[in-house]
Amino acid sequence: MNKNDLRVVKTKQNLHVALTKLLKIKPLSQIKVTELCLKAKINRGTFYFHYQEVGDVFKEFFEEIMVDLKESYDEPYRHTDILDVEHLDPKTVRIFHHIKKYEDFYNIILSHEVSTEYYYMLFDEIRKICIEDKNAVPTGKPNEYLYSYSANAILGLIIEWYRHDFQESADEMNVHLVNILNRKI
Amino acid sequence: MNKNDLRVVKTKQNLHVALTKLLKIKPLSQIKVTELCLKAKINRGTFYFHYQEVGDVFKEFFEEIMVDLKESYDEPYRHTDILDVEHLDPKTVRIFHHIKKYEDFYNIILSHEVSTEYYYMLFDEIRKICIEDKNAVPTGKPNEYLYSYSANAILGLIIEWYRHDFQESADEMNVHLVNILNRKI
DNA sequence: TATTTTATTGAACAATTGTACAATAAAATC
DNA sequence: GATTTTATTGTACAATTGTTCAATAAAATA
Repeated sequence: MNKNDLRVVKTKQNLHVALTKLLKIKPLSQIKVTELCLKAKINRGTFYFHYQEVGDVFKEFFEEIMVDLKESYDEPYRHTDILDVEHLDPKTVRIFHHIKKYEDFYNIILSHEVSTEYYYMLFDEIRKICIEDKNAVPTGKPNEYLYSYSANAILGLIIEWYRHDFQESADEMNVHLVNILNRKI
Repeated sequence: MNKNDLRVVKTKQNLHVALTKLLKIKPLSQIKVTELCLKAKINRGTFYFHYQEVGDVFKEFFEEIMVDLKESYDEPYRHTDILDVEHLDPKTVRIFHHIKKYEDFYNIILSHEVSTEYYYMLFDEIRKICIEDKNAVPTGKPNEYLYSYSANAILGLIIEWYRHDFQESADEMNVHLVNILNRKI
């Protein structure tokens, strides 16, 4: 199976478009393989040639979003006008803007009925950022546990945000984070 | 449907026993309804009268474990011999002993192929503990975000522990937590 | 352009799912 | 113990899943 073969590219593209359309109507867990293939106008056999379940197509999407998250940390940051970032590397707090940008996707990823796989993908990505961005994490000699602690703590904020239907702005979320980090534990 | 009806009790008991047996052979995601009913010697129709999917039976299990977690916080704590708990309420760190006790279950809950539902059940339970146990959380006026931050941070440690195949002892995990909490962020 | 490679198709298949319902058996209630 | 209630069973059914395979069509390569 050659990923660059035009036929493969077309098939995947069709599935991506079809899935996006279906996700606007119904939750991921309710989308059947048959249904997706019908909408994408590809054969069910072709689907099983590339994937195992509908979630795998969604996972491909999410991998692209994870690339965006990663890449967004290489650009200069332009949201420093509101925050007191004295004790905080601005890079850290860009996560919330990214989440807001892909709000629709994170509503799926954080919903109850999906596999934990997506959560772990997000966790690993944020964890990597914590490792690279030393200021995102308490000082002192770091270890595996500290990184997982810090990364998942931020994810805790995101879960709470999700439960508030992402009503707060990304900048307000930054304020929450700064407030928490400025306490002495 | 009367939960106390002996027939119901028997049916559920049979399903519980059957699921426990099957979980020793294969992951939760691979256990079919048909298979479970065959093992439990109950009719498939009966299954669908009580549940929607195999995961629902597992969820019943997990609810019992959540009760144990909750209850364990009402008993006196007996593991204070190793730790310096000067800056830490001993209650907080009892979570790791509970996890170790039900290691087999948490291996399932934290695995990649299951629904996030179980993760959220655990999150909510630890979050409640954080609310009740003020010392588990940084000082200052608390809010929803702080509790979610703290609860999920502890879950971050548990995820890391899970990825280490729970090799560390519960007391060693307590040391990790104390080390992290004693830093100034 | 001709040839080779291979992704896609369509069709068939058994297995599983999810639902429905009347008949039955087991428990609760009197 | 007799009656009522209802959980369970067996059966049937359509829909979906997951797999297989030869035929085909589309792309890559020479």
